[in-house]
Amino acid sequence: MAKTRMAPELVALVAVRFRALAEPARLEIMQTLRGGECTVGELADATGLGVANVSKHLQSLHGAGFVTRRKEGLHVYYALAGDDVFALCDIICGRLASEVKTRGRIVASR
Amino acid sequence: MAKTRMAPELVALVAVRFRALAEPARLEIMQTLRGGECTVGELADATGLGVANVSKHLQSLHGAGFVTRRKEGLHVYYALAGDDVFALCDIICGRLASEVKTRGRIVASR
DNA sequence: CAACTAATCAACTAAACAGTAGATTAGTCC
DNA sequence: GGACTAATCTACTGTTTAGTTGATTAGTTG
Repeated sequence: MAKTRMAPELVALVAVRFRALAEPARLEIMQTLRGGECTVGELADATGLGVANVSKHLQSLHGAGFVTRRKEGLHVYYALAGDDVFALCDIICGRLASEVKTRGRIVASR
Repeated sequence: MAKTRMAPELVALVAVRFRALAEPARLEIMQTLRGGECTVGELADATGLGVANVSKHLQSLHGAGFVTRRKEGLHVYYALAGDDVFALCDIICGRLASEVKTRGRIVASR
C-alpha cells in the first residue's frame, strides 16, 4: 500500500515534520510533555534551556502540529498533540538497537 | 510501553536519524530507491540533483543506517536498508492528512 | 600506458537555524 | 495606575549544512 510516489510538495512537508524532530532540545521537550501539559517556564526548568529558546522550539513543534497550545491567564500550556510521535522514536530506536548489536551498548535510563 | 525517559545521548542519536530524513532531496532519493537498488548516477538522473550532491546525501543516509552500499566494478549500488522508513513517513502523512482536513488539499501524485 | 567513466573528496558560497540578550506585550495583583 | 510575572518578539552571533566546482581516486577498455 501507498506504493505511489509522493508529490514534491508533500515530500517537502514531510521533511519539515522530520526536521522539527531533528533537534535534541525539541525531543527533550516532547519527552517532558509526555508527563502532561506544561508551561513554557516549566519546560525551561525541566530541560535546562533558556525560556526564549524553549518558546522558539515550541513554535517549531506547534507549527509542525506536534503540540497544542492553550492560554490560561498568565501561562501558556503546551501539550502533546498525539502519541504517534513516540511510535516514530520507537522505530528509530529499533533501528539503533540492531545497529549497536556489534558495537557498544547504549541503554535507556530509568 | 517504553515510558522510560531516554538517555540524553540516545536522544541525540535519534535526532541525528531524524535529521537524515529532514531533507527533501534525501527523501526523494529514498523514494527512488524504493523501486530497487540504484547507482549514484541513476539517482542523480532520477532526482535531477548533481552527482556529487547525491553522493554526499547518500553518505548521510548510509551513516544513519538507512541505505546499504555495494560496490561492483565501476559502479556503487545503493539500496534501502529496510522498509520501516516508510512506516515513519506514513505516520507523518497520516498527521498531515488530518491537518489538511480544514485547509486546502494536497494529494499524492500517481 | 593512455583514454575514459563513475564516484568521492576538498574547498568554497550562501542560506538556515540554534542559542542568547534585551525589548515588548499580555495578564495579574496591590 | 504602578509593580510584577510569563511568554513572545527582535536583532545578533556562531555553527551547520546544502549545493556547486574542480581535482582526485578506483576501475575498465583500447
